[in-house]
Amino acid sequence: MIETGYTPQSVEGRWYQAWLEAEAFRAEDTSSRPPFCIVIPPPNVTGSLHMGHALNSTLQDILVRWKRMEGSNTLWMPGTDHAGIATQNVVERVLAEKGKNREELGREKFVEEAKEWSKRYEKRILGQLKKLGASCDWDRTRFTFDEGLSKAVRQAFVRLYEDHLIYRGERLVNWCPRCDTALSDIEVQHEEVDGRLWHVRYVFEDKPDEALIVATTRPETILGDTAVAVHPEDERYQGAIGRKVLVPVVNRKIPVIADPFVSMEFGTGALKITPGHDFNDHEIGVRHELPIIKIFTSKGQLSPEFLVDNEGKPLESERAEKYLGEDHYKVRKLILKDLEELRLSAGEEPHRHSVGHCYRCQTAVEPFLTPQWFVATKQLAEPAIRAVEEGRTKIVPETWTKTYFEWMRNIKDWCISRQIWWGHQIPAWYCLDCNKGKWSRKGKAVDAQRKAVTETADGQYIFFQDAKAIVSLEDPTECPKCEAKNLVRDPDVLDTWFSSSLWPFSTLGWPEDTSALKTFYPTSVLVTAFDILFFWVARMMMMGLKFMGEVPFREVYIHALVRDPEGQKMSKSRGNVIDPVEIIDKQGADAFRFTLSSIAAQGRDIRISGERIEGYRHFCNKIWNAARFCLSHLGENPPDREAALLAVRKAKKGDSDSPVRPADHWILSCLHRTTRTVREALESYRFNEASSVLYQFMWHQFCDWYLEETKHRLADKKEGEHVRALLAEVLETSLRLLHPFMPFMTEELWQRLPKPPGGPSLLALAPYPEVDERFIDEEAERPMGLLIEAITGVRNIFGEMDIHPRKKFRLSAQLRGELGELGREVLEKEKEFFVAATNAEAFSYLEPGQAHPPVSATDTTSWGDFIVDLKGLLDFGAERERISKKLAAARKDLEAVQRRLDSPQFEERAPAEVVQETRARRDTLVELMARLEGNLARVTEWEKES
RNA sequence: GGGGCGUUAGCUCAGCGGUAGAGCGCUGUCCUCACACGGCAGAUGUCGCUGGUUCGAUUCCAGCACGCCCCACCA
Repeated sequence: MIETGYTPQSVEGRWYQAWLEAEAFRAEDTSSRPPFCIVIPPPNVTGSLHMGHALNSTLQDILVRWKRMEGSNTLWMPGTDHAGIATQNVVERVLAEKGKNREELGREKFVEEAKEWSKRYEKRILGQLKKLGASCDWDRTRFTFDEGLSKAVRQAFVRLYEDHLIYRGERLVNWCPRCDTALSDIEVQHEEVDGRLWHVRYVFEDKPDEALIVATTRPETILGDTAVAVHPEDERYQGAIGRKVLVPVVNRKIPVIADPFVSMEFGTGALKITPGHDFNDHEIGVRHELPIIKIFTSKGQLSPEFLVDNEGKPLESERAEKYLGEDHYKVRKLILKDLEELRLSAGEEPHRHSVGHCYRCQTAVEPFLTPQWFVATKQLAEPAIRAVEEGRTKIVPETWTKTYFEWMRNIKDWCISRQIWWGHQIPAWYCLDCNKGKWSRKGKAVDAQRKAVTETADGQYIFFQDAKAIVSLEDPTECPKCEAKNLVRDPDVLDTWFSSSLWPFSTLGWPEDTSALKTFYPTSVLVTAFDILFFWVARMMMMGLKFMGEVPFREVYIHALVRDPEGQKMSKSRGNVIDPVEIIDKQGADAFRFTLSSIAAQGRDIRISGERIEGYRHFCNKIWNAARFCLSHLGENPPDREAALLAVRKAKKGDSDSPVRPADHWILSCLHRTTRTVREALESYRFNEASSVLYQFMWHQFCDWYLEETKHRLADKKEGEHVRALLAEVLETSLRLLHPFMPFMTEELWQRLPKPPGGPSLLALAPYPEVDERFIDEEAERPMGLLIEAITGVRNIFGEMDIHPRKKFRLSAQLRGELGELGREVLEKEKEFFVAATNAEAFSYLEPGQAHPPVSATDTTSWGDFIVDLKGLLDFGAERERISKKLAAARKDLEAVQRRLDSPQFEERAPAEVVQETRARRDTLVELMARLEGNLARVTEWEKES
């Protein structure tokens, strides 16, 4: 026997295994069925399933399960991302716990260690997706760092290089001193912080008692200044331009230059120029051919190289020497103190400004001058822009297209090299022989002495931008130019997002020309949150078009970010993390999925609360119990649903022999209307609407009314079979409708239904319900509507007057008009239900004009009066209040309607239909009010008489 | 500086030119044989403000206020 309450724990485990065994999620590489394909946004291997994954995966799974039931050759391609910096950080932390670090482990061993980790954690995150019900084709699972995908990366890199779309150059890039690597521009998160603006005196070389006052937020960079700039039209500084000032502490002689970039309004109007450590300064430096002095090491410590003058000759400064090797925050402190002592500080003020932080470790990033690899994006972006303009890829909701265009049209070259170990090592080699005598860079002074390939103290090589790289598909064994075997591979690895950008085709077998590619590329839709629109979506567009000549996906559905109930980002430090795995264990995957679907429509972020999930757990229980009710009546043999449906369609008015009742027409109309809405909603990614109509239908139409209506019919010999068939029809169809949203419970219940032989063995493989328009019929729904109106009205009398619902009473109906005639038919056909639902002891009709039984309560509906005779036990005051309330509501409505009708141009300009409706409504309200007033008067009269 | 989003019932949010909706919460009542994870009934909104378009605006347009986000990054 089926349990009285739904316990997800005892159901969910079973079915996932059954689906796997039946290979229900398998997609065919070649098939005559229409393809449908989604590639999963690969979660980071090190990650644990969080709310974002849960939402993202649920939405994908709903689409995929729906399409699979529709009969498409459906592929949901799973996999994980090796997540370069993030994983390296985690693995390093683990090593640190064991008292080790990556340097002592060495590159090869470290990478092996990280691979181990990835393997272990991949299982965890994929296992969690399975718990959620994700119906991926697991046999195809890929990893951005697996052999095949590494091949794709290599191919892509080489081809882009050969097409001059990848180049190497020494640029000022964003650098994370903690991760010790370059970052791309979008990996830097800018945040406003409260800082200070220090004013510092730069004395003139020729007149030490005069000084330029410069404002800076980063006094430590003073050590790298190679000029001071003022605006060319700034009257205050006309005499200064061309003269020299001394950099405080180190006394480097630097020129005062004029550049229009400088704002005369900000600070003192004099800007110190540190071309080695600031993006704007760097540009000015290039414009004026200033020397570039790097004062920090890659780890943010003061480097010994900074003690040079503008000609590159060594400088001496005792004060500055003591900063050597110090972290730049420490240097700031020290230099501020020294400025004070040297009487070179000229005040400070609070200053709010934005500072870039590493998106992986939140450390403040530094602009850092290093040789790096870049993708030239302008050319790649162009077709990606066009594809969206032309609608070859559609972004939903559309508002994001603007953001996409905005970014794509202003795209900057993409720094793809990272100075870490975990990732695809760049396939570039340098011939030590060829590059031996070569000098690097045109640069001035400081840099002029540098070799193109420089060996560092610890035996590593630095390859500057003039070093000639050998880039090839196969690892070269000798230099193609000089045939020397003295080759060294570039130590850098590629940005993780480089491999992710190939995901939609690399996972399908590219660069091989596979049948999977032919079948599934372009994929159908990409489902993702907006936070990786630039990181991932935009880049997949560029790479897909470049290598496949076609967009990677026809549609992009962008959903919101998940927040906690207070709208805060969920984070461990805030302690507000709702763990999806915990929810699944406690509330069940189905309730959780339904919750996510129901809130999916919200704008930029969605909040999730425990109460909401609990509400949908109750919904699961409701369905469970409705099914329990049906099952208890259904027995072993499948009823003849086709016959019952035919009977409903063929039912004729006045055929008293027919088992068909108004409720049957009504529920089938509702069912098919719901089906239609769900399908339309899914087509346009309106998940919340689909959930909402399913909820309304199951609970408030099927359970509240139809199940109740069938109760008295099931025992009937003549009707029982018909009703059972319809219950089976509606329940089974509902389960299929609901399956993509709550796969586990629906499968469990579906399996328990008596099934005709020869059908699918799993609900997951059953067809999705079709809309049969013949059943959607407002006319056929109306009779049940009248009945519901009457029942609710009568119940209202009891509810409002605080009469115990078990109180015996006689009920009579006084019908009127055309609707009354229709209503009378319904009442006749649904008499037992009407009586049971209102709890009346006896029911009879009053002829028109016949007096109401004295001292009774009346509910006036659109089609007649329903009179509750409590044999005089009426609370006059309560009844008057009840009627007055309705009267007031009707009056308010009437006023609004009348106002509209009174406005002079309404009849002239409004559509005839609207005018007619409005008039009809006025008439109805007028009549209703008259009757209510009549009821009121009657009560008053009775009160007087009593 | 540029761009975007939001402002609707106590809370969280749907709706978006023609009678204001849901869930949760709340009030009353009922352990009626599927479900108390339930039934029944009920209360609650100048749909942020000001103008405009329209016969009609919560819905479209403009401005304003408040809140939020993204991008650019004047030291």
